[in-house]
Amino acid sequence: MTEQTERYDPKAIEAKWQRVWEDERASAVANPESSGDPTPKSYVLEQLPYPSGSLHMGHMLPFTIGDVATHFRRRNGFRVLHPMGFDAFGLPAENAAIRAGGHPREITERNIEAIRRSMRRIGWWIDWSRELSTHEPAYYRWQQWQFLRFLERGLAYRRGAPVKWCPNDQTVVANEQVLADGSCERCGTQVESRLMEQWFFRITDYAQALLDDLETVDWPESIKARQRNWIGRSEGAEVGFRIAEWEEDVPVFTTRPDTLYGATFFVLAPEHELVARIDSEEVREYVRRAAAKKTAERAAAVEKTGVFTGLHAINPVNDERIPVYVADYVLTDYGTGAIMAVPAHDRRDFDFARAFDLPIRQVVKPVDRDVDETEPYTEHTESEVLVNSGEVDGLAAPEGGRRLVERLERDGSGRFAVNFRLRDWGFSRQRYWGCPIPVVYCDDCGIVPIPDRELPVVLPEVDDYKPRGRPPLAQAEEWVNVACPACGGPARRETETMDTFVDSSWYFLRYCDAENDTAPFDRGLVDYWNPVDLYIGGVDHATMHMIYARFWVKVLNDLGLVGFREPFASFYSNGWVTIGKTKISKRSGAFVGPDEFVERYGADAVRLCILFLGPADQDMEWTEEAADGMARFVRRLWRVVNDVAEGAPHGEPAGGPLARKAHETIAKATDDIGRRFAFNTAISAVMELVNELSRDRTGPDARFAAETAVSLIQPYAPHVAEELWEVLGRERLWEEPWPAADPAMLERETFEMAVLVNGRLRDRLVVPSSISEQEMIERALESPKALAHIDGKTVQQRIPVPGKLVNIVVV
RNA sequence: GCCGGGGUGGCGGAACCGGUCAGACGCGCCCGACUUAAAAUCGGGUGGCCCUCGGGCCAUGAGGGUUCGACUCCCUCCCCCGGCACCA
Repeated sequence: MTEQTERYDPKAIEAKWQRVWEDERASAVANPESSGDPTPKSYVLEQLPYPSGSLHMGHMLPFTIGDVATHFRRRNGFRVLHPMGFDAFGLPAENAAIRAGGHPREITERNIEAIRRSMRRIGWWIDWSRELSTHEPAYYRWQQWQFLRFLERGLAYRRGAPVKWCPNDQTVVANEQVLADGSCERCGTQVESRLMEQWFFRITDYAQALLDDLETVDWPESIKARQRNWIGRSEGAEVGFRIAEWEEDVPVFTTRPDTLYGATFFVLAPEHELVARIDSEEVREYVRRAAAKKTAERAAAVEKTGVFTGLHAINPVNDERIPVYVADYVLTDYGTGAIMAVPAHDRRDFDFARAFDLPIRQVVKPVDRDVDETEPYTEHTESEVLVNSGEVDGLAAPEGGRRLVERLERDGSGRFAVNFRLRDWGFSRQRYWGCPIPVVYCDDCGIVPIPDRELPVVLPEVDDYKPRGRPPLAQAEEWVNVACPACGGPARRETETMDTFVDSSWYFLRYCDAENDTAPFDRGLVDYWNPVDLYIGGVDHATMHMIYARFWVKVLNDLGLVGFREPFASFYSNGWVTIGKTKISKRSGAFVGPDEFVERYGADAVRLCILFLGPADQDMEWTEEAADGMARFVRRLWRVVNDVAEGAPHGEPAGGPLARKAHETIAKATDDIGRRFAFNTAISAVMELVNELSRDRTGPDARFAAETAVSLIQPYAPHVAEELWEVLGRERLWEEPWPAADPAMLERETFEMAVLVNGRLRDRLVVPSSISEQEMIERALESPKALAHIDGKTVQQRIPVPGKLVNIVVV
């Protein structure tokens, strides 16, 4: 390091370039001028951040990954959309307002301010001109508009449904406000299940499409698996059992129609609509007790409980009368809420039968042996045959099942059926801080949509955000009482608001046309940018948000509003960064976040560090040692490049080992970023190059190697890269195309050939790349070190691997 | 129970299609240089065991197998993390 070289000052450098880029509006991306624009596009997006207090370490990884991808794609000639916005509605701000006073809007907007400032300070390449926040009327106006389209199609509807009710707060609480033990997040009271009118989106209509189209997206298998789990498709049959005493059919869903002859009793869920009509004090008492139980308690129950109803059901395959029970091991919201019980072949039915001393009739057995009848036998393959099953006796179980359903279809008492675990999306919240649902209730007309021209229905001011048995919006009397848009008579506005998952189901569309005030977006623009080419975020949103958004887009596609059916063509699931417990907590007390690290190490070092910690799709721990190490690398890079700038000659590189190394590094880094998303190894490749460069700072290839290192590190550390680019006498690195490796420079005239004897390395020889396989073997057999291990033995095989090795097999 | 992902030095992790001593890069640690000293920086070392200093042997959760060759493929088992779950 020479005396003239300035000390590396990240703060000054980062501020300098951030100003330059801002002045030039460098990170803004224009929509294409015409549809014929040949520039390829790429849409890079991280999941919409929720503006809690300030930026935290959890944000660092996804946004930095997205940022590297943005720079990389940009410099590879893509028109890259990389926007930002905020998931501004939601409970935390509302709860903070209740707790500490203030308006949720003020709290939220203050947080957004702080986060935006932190994001700018880190230097993420974001098109801020498209910024949105979901709480702005300009945004939610179009959400209300879309809701009305759903409503017209019957895809949004209202019905009674069980909800979580907190008896202390006198309010419905969101599922996410209920802790694992069934208590209210805020007051600790056990929540109850209540039947209330709720708004739903008919997502179950799309269950099959949501499942099928997973095949068309490039997502990690684990995420797809979670969605498949969540959707929970199962094939079977729906079979009607007649209640003998009432002459009324009750359908059940079963995946095992082959066991129909084994049904020895019938069970209704306590919430089944039939149960309420049974005139029995014993049954009523059981239903009351079941309702009082927490869901978790019901699921965890070891002993089966239930009560006989006095009714009997008739099995349609054999007209057998079987007793009907009510038992809470049957769930009300799966299948039909009623089951045929086959204790011989179902663990739960078996347990119930044992407890209530009910008959157990085996109908399925392995072809070649008898089974232990003290346990339920649940196999169901071609090597199981049916017994005690009338006309299907002796058939393979699946085949027999098919025959039985076919017969029931002819009789009209059953059919093949597919059942899903997925349920309709209940999206109404009895809370204040959310998007108003644009309908009114009219005594004469019922539910009436607010006309499009009157949108947005703006969230009114209220004095008290705390729900007191009715949604907070109900307090805004003047706002609530309106004339019915249909008949002009008195009507009341909907006082519930939308789940914030609605807000995040279409924000990526709005970015494409963020200023539009005549429509949610222009179809041409959304069709240009979408689907998102790289969506980045955490696994925690793998089911809820990522299913809802997929559903939303499918509906919009059916409505002709967008021309695609999947929002996220590829998804990268980032790991979570935790902060190590070593020295950090000791030194700096309670909260340590990105701001503090940026202050201490500079944004570039923090960005590099976060990606160098390990593979970006794994969890990792931020430690002070790691950050120190990365700060050291950046300083080293700074020194070495400055030395090169002063001491190395200009002009064409000489093509020596350093130039070769530079080309190899280009190839490696390009592949690592572009194809593998292995950011950690791309950085280590550049480190290797810098290590070599530091040993030869003034040679003929040094300048080329330095330029290469700086150019390759730019997506990670854009500020110092830009400054060093200037030090090297060049300008505007951010506009520089991504370097390309010269294939000729990747080829070597010689290579180091390994000589293995029985698979063990014995020698290494430098041989010409053009060497033939025969020559490779000859050279290997000349190696004294190899011969020492061959001596006295018989050579059995000689295996040459071109460009790599020769393996001599001896015995 | 079903489904998904993992197990490599003191630590984070490399090794991409089965092919050159497995352990890149970094952290930590050790030795040395510079310094009155420290920091910073620079150079060297760093899986284990043995060694006549040439090298040899062992080693990627455990055990088998396929192969000329296995961290990589197959089988069995153990352990860890995550999702779904009285889902009929």
